[in-house]
Amino acid sequence: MAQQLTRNQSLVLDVLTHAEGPLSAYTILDKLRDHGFRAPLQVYRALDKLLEFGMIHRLESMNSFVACSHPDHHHHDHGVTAFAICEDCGQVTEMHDAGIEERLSVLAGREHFKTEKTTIEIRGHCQNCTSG
Amino acid sequence: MAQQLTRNQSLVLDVLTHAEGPLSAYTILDKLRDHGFRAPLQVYRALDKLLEFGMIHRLESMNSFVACSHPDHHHHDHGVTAFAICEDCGQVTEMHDAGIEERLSVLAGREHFKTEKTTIEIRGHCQNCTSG
DNA sequence: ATGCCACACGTTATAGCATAACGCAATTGA
DNA sequence: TCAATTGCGTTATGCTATAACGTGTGGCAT
Repeated sequence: MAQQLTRNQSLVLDVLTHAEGPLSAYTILDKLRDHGFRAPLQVYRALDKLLEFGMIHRLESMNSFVACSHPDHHHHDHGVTAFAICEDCGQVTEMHDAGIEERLSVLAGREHFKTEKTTIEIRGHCQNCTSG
Repeated sequence: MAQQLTRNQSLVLDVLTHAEGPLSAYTILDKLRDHGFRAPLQVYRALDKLLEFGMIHRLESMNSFVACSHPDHHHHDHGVTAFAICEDCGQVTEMHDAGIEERLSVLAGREHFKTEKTTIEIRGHCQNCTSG
């Protein structure tokens, strides 16, 4: 069941997995120069696949990427994800909630809108950075 | 109460108001060349102000901007907005729902996260483009 | 009036994000 | 074997956004 990754895909996933927070494609590129990466496309192609496999997420509001925090069950099997993004430390928390999905589904249905992909991103300050 | 706009701000808002769907900053720039616009910053500065005034919205998932569909009450007085974006025709529907706000508030609270700004964008297909 | 300040503006340059288009190599499967 | 698919590498290009500088104007306290 576990997706067999190519070398490039593994390298990119590895960088994201070990990162503190979200990374831009170009930051990933820089981190992989020693491994032979030379061009943005090498990163973007790997990112596209990893997104497709559900192993990483794209944060639209900051043009960057994070490893999925639920590495166990891939392949889209978790529904809508909401991200809490701390603007101070950059940390990202992944959240799931059936109530939200339900509510969004109702909203979309009311407009006869067929949902393909839902993005929920909350910018703000995490507990650590608030208390400090 | 109505915000007094500068010439540039008015021009940009006007373009967005009369547009079919969301526009990128550079598309706006092109549409305003005849009015003396020559550089991206002229557009971005106006956009920043209009966002601040709550007169337009930024769609993070497509790096573009739309006029707010509730021109009456500006100044942030409407809460979280969810956008339904049709990938076929580009049309954007603005939706508000107290239930969603409530649910997101609970989620954030659970993580002791202080929310500053919330982005909800649903990509998919609108009624027209689905039926056809 | 003078001087100061805040703000919008215009311009040039640059930084950051993403994809088009080409060709090559390896794999798969009819 | 041959064609189709997929990943890869490279070059070039396009799109999105901001930095940094200077100008002009209007308000306003002195």
